[in-house]
Amino acid sequence: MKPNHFNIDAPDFHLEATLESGQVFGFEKAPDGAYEGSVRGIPVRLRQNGALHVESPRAFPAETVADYFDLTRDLSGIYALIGAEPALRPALEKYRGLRLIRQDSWEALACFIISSNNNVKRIQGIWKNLAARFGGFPRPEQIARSHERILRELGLGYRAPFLLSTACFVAANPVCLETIREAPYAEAVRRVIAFPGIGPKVADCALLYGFHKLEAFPVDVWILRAVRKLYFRNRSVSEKRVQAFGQKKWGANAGYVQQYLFHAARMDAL
DNA sequence: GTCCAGGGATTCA
DNA sequence: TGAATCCATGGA
Repeated sequence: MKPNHFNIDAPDFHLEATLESGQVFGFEKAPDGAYEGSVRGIPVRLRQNGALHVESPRAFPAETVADYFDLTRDLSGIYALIGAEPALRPALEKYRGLRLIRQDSWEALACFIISSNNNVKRIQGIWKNLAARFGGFPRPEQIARSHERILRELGLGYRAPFLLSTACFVAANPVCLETIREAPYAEAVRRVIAFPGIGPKVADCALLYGFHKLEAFPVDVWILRAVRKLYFRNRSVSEKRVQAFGQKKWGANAGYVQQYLFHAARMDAL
């Protein structure tokens, strides 16, 4: 993994927090500390020591990586938003530079169908099984040509038919991903939620990570607990109310605040 | 053995 | 609309 290697200047970037905050599942930390995975289908090895160091067996432009990690976005407004909350300042100090990745739309859609009632470790395992079986994370056509039994063998459990049905639809209607990307948030939610195995939470994850709709505010068990603790005196609150709360409070950047909240909650930093 | 995990679909009031 | 239940799987 070395023919092509280069550095990217990334002063306001936290590679570890970005890759370990549960937004992407195809990266693995090597014994030497480098993260191994793929960016837009290209195998990479990433390391951060000052600059972001990239290794790959293939030659490709540095802009691909910069775009993937959304490195040109100015985060100062988001930092102000998070810093305005005293309870969130520790999270900001620890994880400043955590960025939302511009993932492949299909991969995000598929991964978060797999994520339901599951944990990050297992989702990573299933991602690995799929990539090993199909030679890289499978495109919708590859899954459509596959079979529910295969997906179950790879560990998807009851989610296997959900992913299969969604893959069949996307393979038959490839334009639907573009339509979702171009639609405003509310309409995009309606379209994504129509797929089997996708409810409000998975829809928000897919739209946030795969379609870069930053107003999405996914509410999973961690976010539910954190928001209840910080803003509802630990009272019992529904996911629906917490979702509405987050979107109203943090508006167009709710998804970014959510990412810091989620990572800090899981790292026990709240 | 029980509980939990980046929930959703179904059923029933 | 809203609460209860089931769903595969593996780690704690």
